Amino acid sequence: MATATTNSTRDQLFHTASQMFCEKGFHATSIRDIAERVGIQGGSIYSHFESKDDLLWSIVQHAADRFFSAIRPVAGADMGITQKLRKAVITHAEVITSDLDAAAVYTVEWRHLSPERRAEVTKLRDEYESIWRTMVDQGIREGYLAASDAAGASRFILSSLNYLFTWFRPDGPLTAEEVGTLIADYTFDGLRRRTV
Amino acid sequence: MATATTNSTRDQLFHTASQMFCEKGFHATSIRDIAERVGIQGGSIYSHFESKDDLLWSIVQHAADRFFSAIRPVAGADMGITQKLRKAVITHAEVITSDLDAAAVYTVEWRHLSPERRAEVTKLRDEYESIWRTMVDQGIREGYLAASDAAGASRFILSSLNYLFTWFRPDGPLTAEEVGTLIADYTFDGLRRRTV
DNA sequence: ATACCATCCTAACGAGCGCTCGTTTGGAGA
DNA sequence: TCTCCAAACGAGCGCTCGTTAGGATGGTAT
Repeated sequence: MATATTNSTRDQLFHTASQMFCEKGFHATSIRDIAERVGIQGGSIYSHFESKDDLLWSIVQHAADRFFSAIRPVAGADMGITQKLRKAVITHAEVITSDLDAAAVYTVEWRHLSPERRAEVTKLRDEYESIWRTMVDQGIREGYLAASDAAGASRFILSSLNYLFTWFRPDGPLTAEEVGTLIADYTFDGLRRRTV
Repeated sequence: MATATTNSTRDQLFHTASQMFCEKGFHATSIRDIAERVGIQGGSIYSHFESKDDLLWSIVQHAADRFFSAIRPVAGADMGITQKLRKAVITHAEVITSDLDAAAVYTVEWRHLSPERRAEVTKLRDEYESIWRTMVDQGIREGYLAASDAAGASRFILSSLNYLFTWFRPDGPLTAEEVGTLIADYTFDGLRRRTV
């Protein structure tokens, strides 16, 4: 109660749009589709969002926020780079798995935003990647990582993580932390058997 | 010359559509957009393709074909699993990098096909992944790979490969083979320094 | 009781969509 | 020269899109 109006129509619209943009894509989902699923008329959406672009934008912004506020404490933590990198991978996996729809929209549908906002997202992604580059750089300098190219290595780490939303299911056999740990193992130790 | 009618209008439409579907997405690209870029009227497209869905379908089919006919000889080759897996990674990377637009459409836009064709693509992807699973399985049985879950390991391999189209540029510093070799190194040896 | 405001409705707008159709065009074969 | 046909034109069909306008409704604060 009190100030927060959770499960308000706006929240329902936000959540439903996230779901449908993930499921069918932004342009294949109409304003009326979303409204119908929430139980109101198409035009009524405009009491809550200024435009369809605004609706997508608020979803993308919220998703970006979640990634940043999850990774920043890890990147800034006072811990060994070995554990920090593992922790970062698990954290990223947890953000994705805790809201697959949002992750999918953030990864795939963001490019249908208005040109200005698309540029803004590009900037955010660069910023996020540079946080990873800094960590990887430290790993290289301290001799923990063998890679020489921090940017390439960061991309490699993020690629398997960002693939997660295509196959991970919350009702599957793995928890978010298990899946994060598995990816961390694969990423840092490789698939090949160590002892030869 | 002779029989082949390359650079025919149909080929131009195919190529241009592939480009624009990659660039803006299927639903954000109109029939008239494509036609204009080729230099004909919107209606004229229907002299070459039955529908917009048909156009997308032919692009997706062609892309799938390229993956299959590239990987099958490798999977069936008489060579050690160590080299076979490396060769397979490089091959997949070459297919992607040799036509980034097609790879992007095949990876991202296929889901906007008609339901029947979407199901067909799902089947193809499963089939393709099972080729990889068979190779990975062999790698596990022969003790080359440490992983215990062939499906998960296959997904891990393909995830960094399928991320390629988002950042690889043919005019960049790396060739297709170099990038394939790099990904193979990362994937099988891991980012961590081996000797501790 | 009254005023207010957010929310939702119905109805409609203009634009653009995929696609069709009757027609024109221009080159190849007889 | 005449015939044929694929390819392209250009108008326009039916429809859906995102968005807007004006009015009803119902709860809250005065």
